[in-house]
Amino acid sequence: MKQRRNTKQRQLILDLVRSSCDHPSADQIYLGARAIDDKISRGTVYRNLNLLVRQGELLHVKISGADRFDCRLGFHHHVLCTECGTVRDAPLSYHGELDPEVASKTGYIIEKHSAVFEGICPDCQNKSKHN
Amino acid sequence: MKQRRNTKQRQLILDLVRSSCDHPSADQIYLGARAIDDKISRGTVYRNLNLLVRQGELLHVKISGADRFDCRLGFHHHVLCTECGTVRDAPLSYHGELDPEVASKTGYIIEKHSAVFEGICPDCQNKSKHN
DNA sequence: ATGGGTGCAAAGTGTTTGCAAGTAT
DNA sequence: ATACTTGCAAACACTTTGCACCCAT
Repeated sequence: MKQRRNTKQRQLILDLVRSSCDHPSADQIYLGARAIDDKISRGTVYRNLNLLVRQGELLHVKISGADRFDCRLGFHHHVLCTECGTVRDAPLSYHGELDPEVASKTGYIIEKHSAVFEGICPDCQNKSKHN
Repeated sequence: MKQRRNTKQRQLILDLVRSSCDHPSADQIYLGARAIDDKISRGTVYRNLNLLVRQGELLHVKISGADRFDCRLGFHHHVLCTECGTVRDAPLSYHGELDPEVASKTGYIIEKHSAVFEGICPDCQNKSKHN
């Protein structure tokens, strides 16, 4: 069983994800961390993000290209703005009954599902009006 | 307005995706194409897949890492086996009423949503029994 | 002191692109 | 003949990894 240490880098990364509500990509977290600790390396950021996900302290969200990270645990869905690429949580409850439904129809053991809504956020709607 | 030509490469790629039911990744399509035309290049495969998606002849499915392509048009959901990575269509209807619901709650203009169910397929369940 | 963690840079994936030559129209 | 397409290789974007040094325990 591996020990886990508290390094300031790891704490910094966790704090950054927890304080951002926009599901940052690994690179955005790296840049944010870099602004505070100008020695921290990309390798450390990626390693720690993966570690924190494995330990259940963060959620890994795969949406449109780069991996993103989410401090909100538990099942929930996301809304992606196809214009600016930002991601926010969807104000919907989790329809857990769909999991056994799909399981019985397919023979799979279903663990969970996740939905991504795609559209244009209010900001981008305003921007395109002014063009 | 760009013309579109019928090249044998493009036709081959389209045929391959249409004849595969497992949502192949670009690289799987490349390998399949390569087995038939041993001169075709990765660049051509990627270019044509993107073109065919832009023209609405294929669907782009972003699941777990690599981009995948789907010849089934129209909104539908997917089931991913987290063990072997295969993807199949989910036997569920599209709940279109969720789109305006999310739209009114968030102010986004929602175009669509897509759900991915994660679990273990029957094949992989059997394999793990025998270990 | 010990072994997990870090910074760095190199190596891996998966995808896109510039260019000269090829080909469908 | 024209200009869209191809094959090739180099370039990209994102992520992982090997290694020597460092530091939390």
